[in-house]
Amino acid sequence: MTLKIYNTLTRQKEIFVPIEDGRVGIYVCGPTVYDHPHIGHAKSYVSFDIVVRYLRHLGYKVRYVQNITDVGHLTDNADAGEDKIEKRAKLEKVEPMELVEMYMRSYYEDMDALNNLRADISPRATGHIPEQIDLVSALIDKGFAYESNQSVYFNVSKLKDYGKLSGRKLEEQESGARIEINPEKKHPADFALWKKAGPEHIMKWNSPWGVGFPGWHLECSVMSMKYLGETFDIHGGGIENVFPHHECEIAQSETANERPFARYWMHNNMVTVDGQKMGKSLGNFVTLKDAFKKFSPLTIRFFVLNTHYSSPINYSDGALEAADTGLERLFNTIRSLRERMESSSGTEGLETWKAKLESYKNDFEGAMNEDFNTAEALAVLFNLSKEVNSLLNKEDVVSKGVLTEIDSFYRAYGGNVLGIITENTGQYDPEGADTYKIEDDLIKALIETRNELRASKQWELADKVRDRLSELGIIIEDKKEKVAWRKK
RNA sequence: GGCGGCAUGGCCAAGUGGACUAAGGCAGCGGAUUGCAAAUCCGUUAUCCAGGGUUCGAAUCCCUGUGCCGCCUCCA
Repeated sequence: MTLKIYNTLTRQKEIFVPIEDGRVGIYVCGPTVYDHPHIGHAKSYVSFDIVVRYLRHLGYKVRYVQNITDVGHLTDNADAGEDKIEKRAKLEKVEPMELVEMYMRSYYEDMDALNNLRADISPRATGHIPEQIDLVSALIDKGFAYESNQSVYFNVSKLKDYGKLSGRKLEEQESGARIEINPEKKHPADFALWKKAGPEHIMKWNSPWGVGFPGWHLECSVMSMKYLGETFDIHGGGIENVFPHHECEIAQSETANERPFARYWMHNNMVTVDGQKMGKSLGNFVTLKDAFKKFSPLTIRFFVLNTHYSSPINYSDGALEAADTGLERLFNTIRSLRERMESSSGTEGLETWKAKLESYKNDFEGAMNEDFNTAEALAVLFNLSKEVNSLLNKEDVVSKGVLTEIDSFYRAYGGNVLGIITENTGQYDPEGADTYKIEDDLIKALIETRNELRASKQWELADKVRDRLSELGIIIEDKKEKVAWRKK
């Protein structure tokens, strides 16, 4: 079985072959940290987290680079807007770097909650100004960039294959261009490499062309090449960045190096909210911090994984509630499994189950190998759970060996690869069991009382205890061997 | 105007030429289990937007139509 990846560059699914055997370099466009992350970030970064996790599962040594954009990303228009960071910093009356620090922390907080692994390198644009200046100089030297009024632009007319990623042709762009013609440019599609900074600018640096700041596209070229090499394996990002951002990255990098840039381009699709596109300018974006108030981060992760990364998803309370119930079902199995493990022993039936799990593994990996089909991979987990639940329902003794083997499977595939099952899955309070010690004892006391009522067939009173606990979010389950309880 | 994508059961969503007599989840219905529940299990609910074509064979390829959506301005 081999991994296949849909490559935007070639518009087809290709067998993945890394440049260096056993190693993978991947660069994913990170956030511009001028606001709290929203559910669009969740889809994007969960998707690429899965890519990294699965590549590691396959045994690759992965170097995952995801940048933090902290300068150069303009509002409105790639050449004429305000710097997003500066604009927001002025609004909040803080230093730009203070703002960056604040939202960067917010970003990591939410990504950690979603159980996304941290990137191996998280380079910041402001930390790579000299490298960016060098790249601009190199492009000027090669005759593909020109200085104009202390700004520098890339001359797209000189590049014959400009547009190869997005499938656009320069001639077609001219008629429909909505950008106002910038008189500094030779061609309307030329993009800024370096921008002259006026006196009002806070973030600015000296350069051979005067005081200025880097163009947005520049940082990704520079930082990916610095940490992954001039040609590297995978470049990922949101589909809305195919043009112009990624197209420009390719133009800059390949012109400077005279060799291919990223080999596989992966693009995740967008999130809509109640059927409408979610955009910062539309003001309908849902921050993760708000979403987390209603739904657990793992529910959101599960919701994202239920659809292929290249398909759009629609965020709505109803959809998230459905996802929540579905995930709970999976968790119920893990809970039952782990409870049963505590009281079991022996290794009877282990060989049979090893064979079964081998088959599930093949199904799971088969799904993931087809361009990271997480929806199908999840279906495999649900199928397994059905079989496990049946096993646990039978009165027969199930050996510890079998239960442990199944648990290992969930840890490996539901845990390490998909990141939805954790060490604590199935526990009544994953956050901190000891802080609920008294509550725990009180519940146990109530359950004991209720058991006595049941023994004397006082059903009404027994049910009342159960109903009251249910109202408080404690679910009682009368099982054959014992009475179990959990937090809803 | 240019480029690209999507249309699968009540909802969400895999599948993109032959083991599809179409995964999986949510919701519903019937049953098992239970003192009643909960949890779980079993059964049940589709011929794949419409029309035409290619093929021995199509949800899957081609054409036409309809309807959505994205990009071409910042956005993950």
